Amino acid sequence: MDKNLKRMATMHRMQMTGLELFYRQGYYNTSIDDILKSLDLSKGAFYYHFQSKEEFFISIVQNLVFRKVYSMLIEPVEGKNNPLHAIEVCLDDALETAEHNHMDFGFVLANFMNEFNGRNPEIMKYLTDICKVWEVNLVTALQRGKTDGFVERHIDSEGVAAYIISSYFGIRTLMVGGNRKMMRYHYIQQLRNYFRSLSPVVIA
Amino acid sequence: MDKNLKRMATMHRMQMTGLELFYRQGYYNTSIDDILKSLDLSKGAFYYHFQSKEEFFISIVQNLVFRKVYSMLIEPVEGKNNPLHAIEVCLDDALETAEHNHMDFGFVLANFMNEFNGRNPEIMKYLTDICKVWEVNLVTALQRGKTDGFVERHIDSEGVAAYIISSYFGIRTLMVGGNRKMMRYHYIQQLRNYFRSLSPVVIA
DNA sequence: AAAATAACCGACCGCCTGGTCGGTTTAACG
DNA sequence: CGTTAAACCGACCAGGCGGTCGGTTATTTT
Repeated sequence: MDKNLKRMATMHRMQMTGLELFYRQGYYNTSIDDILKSLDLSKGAFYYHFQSKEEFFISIVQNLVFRKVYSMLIEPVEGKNNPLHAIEVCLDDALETAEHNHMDFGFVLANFMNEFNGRNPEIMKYLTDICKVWEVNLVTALQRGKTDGFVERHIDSEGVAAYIISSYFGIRTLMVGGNRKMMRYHYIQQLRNYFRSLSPVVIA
Repeated sequence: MDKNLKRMATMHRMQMTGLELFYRQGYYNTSIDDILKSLDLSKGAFYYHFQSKEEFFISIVQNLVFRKVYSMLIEPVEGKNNPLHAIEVCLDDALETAEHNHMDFGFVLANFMNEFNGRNPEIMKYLTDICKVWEVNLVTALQRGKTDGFVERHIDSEGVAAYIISSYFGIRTLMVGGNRKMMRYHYIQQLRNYFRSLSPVVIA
């Protein structure tokens, strides 16, 4: 029983460090030895717990990336009244983590999608699936926003959701090579601009 | 004299094939032998013309990527009257190439920025520089649009430019794993939505 | 205490990588 | 022609890669 705990602990440690290095250096550019070195573990330990580098990565995507995307980008929007406002706050929070150069998991996702695109269809599927979950939840929130009077009725929710995700993925790519704080400010400002065009016109 | 021509031709051939493969498989995941194999050339030929893999890549960025970004994303906006409309048409054209799965160079740029971020500062600089040229030209176009009455005067041109580039980078990341044609349509539709919020209010 | 098994070690393998270098082919020129 | 240099060849190298495996240590179980 205690063994099972140790097993879980070690695997989790490996996955955390693995994600950190895969994120920073890329999957193909990070060797298993890199990960093991910063953990003071050996090849034997790795292949005792995981079948291959690929299976290891997939376990990271499902256990860490998916959960984090869900808790950071999906859940915070789910319950709220005004979806546009909730989305704005949520993305601003995510960009705050990004501003301090920590992993924000939306970017982790976008990064990996770029790396595996056309190179590993299986892994790609896991990533696009997460993306789709996010998209579907945005669409749901937007639709509910329509019935609640927070969102203009004739807008195309799928299009808006795709555009929101796009702009977020993109700003994260841009942020890496510039003034992060200013870019975050710019982004939220323009997102608000955009959202204004989706709000019902207030009849004075 | 003829020698010089041959030299240029071979180097260009290498650069074209190199870009194609780096784009499809990633820089770190593409070996020099990969490139040489599809060119029927040898290691000797490669290292006769280029000093290293890195220098080779930089020459590709400067000679091919930069020029193409300029001719496809910057020039088409430069001369036009209505900048918002010109940008829309330009990005739609770029997404058309993307829809048919060809290289659109905005995406090439975003892709490489993701791959080299935090891994190779020197290469990163070349890439962010291209990005900045694009951004500056967008800002210029937007400012001119203000004086010409096509763009609302109090908008933040820098913010808008960043947001446009962001959304474009992002949609290209999303396009790889979905219905390309529909995503292009969605994107342009929402871009137009966004641009409406930047246009001067028409007094009926 | 002994047996069993989970957890881990690290030398080793075959393969591929970026890069080198002595040699060969090709083509311009006197 | 012959000379000369540019263009190209391909065997080779050291190092790193993902992955294997026979062995050792730590922890339960009996």
